[in-house]
Amino acid sequence: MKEKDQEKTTRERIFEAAVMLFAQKGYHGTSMRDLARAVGLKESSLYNHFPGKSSLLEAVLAYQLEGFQAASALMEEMEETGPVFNDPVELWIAGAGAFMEKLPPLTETIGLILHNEMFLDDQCGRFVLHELFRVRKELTEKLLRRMHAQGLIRYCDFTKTAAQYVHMLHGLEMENRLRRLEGAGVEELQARLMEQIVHFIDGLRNKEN
Amino acid sequence: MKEKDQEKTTRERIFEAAVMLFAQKGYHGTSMRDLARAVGLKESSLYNHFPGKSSLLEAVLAYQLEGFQAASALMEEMEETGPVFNDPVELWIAGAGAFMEKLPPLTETIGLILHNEMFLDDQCGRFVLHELFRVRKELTEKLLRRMHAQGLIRYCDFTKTAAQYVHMLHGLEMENRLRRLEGAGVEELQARLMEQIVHFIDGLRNKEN
DNA sequence: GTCTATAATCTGATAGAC
DNA sequence: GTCTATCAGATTATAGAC
Repeated sequence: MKEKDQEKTTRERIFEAAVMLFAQKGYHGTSMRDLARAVGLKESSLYNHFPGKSSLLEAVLAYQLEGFQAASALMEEMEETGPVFNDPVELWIAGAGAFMEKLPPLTETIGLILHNEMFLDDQCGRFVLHELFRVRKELTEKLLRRMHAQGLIRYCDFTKTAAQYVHMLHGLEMENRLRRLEGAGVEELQARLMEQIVHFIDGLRNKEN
Repeated sequence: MKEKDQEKTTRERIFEAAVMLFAQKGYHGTSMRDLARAVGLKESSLYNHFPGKSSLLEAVLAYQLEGFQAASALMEEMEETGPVFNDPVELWIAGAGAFMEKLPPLTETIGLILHNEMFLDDQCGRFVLHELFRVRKELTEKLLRRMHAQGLIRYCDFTKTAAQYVHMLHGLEMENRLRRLEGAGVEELQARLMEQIVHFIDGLRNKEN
């Protein structure tokens, strides 16, 4: 159903332009006039596709939620059929990479919008707290427990260690986004991300191996 | 010079109200009208104390910068005269607590403003990147090295471990701020913060002790 | 320093022709 | 669905009386 539909609908073009503008100038800093100019339409035409400005933000949130849930579902599916690792770092890197590849294209940009809006918009705040903290910590803890059961990592407080990992990832993501705005290269930032993840998992390695 | 000056100046009242409003509704979401109403003045009177809205944000940044630098200076001073610890966790908790106590009263609220604005305002972005990431990582790394030299913690990659700690702290702070907006108690969040810090430092402990 | 009055612009949103 | 025209209200900021 995506083969013959090469061109984007007007609604999609408006949505994508809104995502870019919200990420760049903030939700409050973006006017319907800005958006109309970016899409190449008149302001009034936007209202044929979205009932108002706030509905655009809701659509952005819905997109992100769907993306995360679809990626998570694919991960669970793959978990049973995927390869078996006997090294914790290799396992982790492969899993994290697979998950990120499954996320929709606008996910990273919308992540920036959520960061900007999480303390100003209730819905954004709840989304970040639930999807980006609670759910991720639970998944991480489950994975750590399984790795320990397989003898890949040593024993530790898995709940606190999972929290530590998720918090570190958020802090690192924050710094990398700031560095990107200051002109840092994407591959350099990706390398830093990997380095820190490896350092974390490596610290949990079972020394008896 | 602070004894006889009990009452706040109008400029200070405007500044503090701006801090509260910027943190609550965002910089773009706060109008000079909102601010005037909060202070109990007419809009035009605000311009007798600040030349414009943007200068208020600049004043907020200056306040935060001065607060951090003053607290850092006091810490360095205390470092030589302070008590000696033979437990890494005790040392760390005492140091972190002492630093936080030295920060000015509005620091935490301004931290929220910076979080909201760091990707929208260049100056805010540079402030966070430098003061809250680079400087903190350097200080943390220095402290880790000293603790290792004293035999309190085991050897590790101090640069990466310092980065891991600072990133974790930022992620945890983010989650705690969200939880506070959702109604969580301050003492509960403070306990969670301490728990995670202790878990981190405890993991670095020298096992031979 | 504070006020009233006002300027000039921008805001999200609607009505109605085509 | 897109356009022109328009609205009512909000926005930052200034001028000038007191």
